[in-house]
Amino acid sequence: MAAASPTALARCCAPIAGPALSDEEAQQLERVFKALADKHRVKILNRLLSADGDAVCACDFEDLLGLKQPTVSYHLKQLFEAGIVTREKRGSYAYYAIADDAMAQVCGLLGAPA
Amino acid sequence: MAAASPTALARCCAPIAGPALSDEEAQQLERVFKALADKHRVKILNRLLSADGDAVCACDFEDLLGLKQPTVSYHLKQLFEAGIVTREKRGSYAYYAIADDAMAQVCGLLGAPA
DNA sequence: ACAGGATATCGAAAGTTCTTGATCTCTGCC
DNA sequence: GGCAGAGATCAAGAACTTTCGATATCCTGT
Repeated sequence: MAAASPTALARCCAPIAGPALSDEEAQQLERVFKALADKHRVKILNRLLSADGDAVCACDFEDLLGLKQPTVSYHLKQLFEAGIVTREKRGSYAYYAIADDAMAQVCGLLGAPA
Repeated sequence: MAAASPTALARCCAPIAGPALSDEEAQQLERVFKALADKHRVKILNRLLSADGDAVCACDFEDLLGLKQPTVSYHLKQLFEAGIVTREKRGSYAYYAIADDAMAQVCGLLGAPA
């Protein structure tokens, strides 16, 4: 399993509007969009974006999504591994936040001004 | 199966960075990102974006992707139904092009300036 | 050291998406 | 009309994703 650094997205791949993509570049873009392609993960991001940079406790998402704890943990992992969110452990709680400029960086991949 | 008009994306849904999303809004965003979340479809878009607005014949993608004709047709349909590409039939050939501002509109959904 | 709570990971079942051969439809040409 | 070529659709199998109960790990308070 690939660990993601806060800048993972920034360095991750060539933009879709640009020179012809290799198989690996196309696959890397697929990974980023796949991470966004789920209604529960969209809701998680929506919540983190309205927290305006503040971290949100993993436990808060259980109620927001109406899913069990292992499922919430699974979705948070997908976002973390795509480099879209960061994780910070405080005591036994895990806090998640939007990675720096993640949304602008995804825009960059789409080739529009970020 | 939902038919997509050229403006389908524009009207499709609330941005991810904004007020709390309903289930339907989250699901609509999921549909858009799912359409982008495949390496073959990423390559199709890459090709259409470098054609700079010009339409590309469906048959050209068979070689580009190394997939059989029904599979290419399936991926083009996913993009068409998400409102990301347009289709025009000329004689017995089908030509596909990027929908107007599709990439900028997806950026709009991400909440970054389009 | 132990108990209790929070989160992560595993493994199996259910659901979804992708791929392709076969087939159908439509267009253009003789 | 009848044929050939392009593309769409169908149907079935393979591959992948999502969900959740059970279980493991890690932290805190006593």
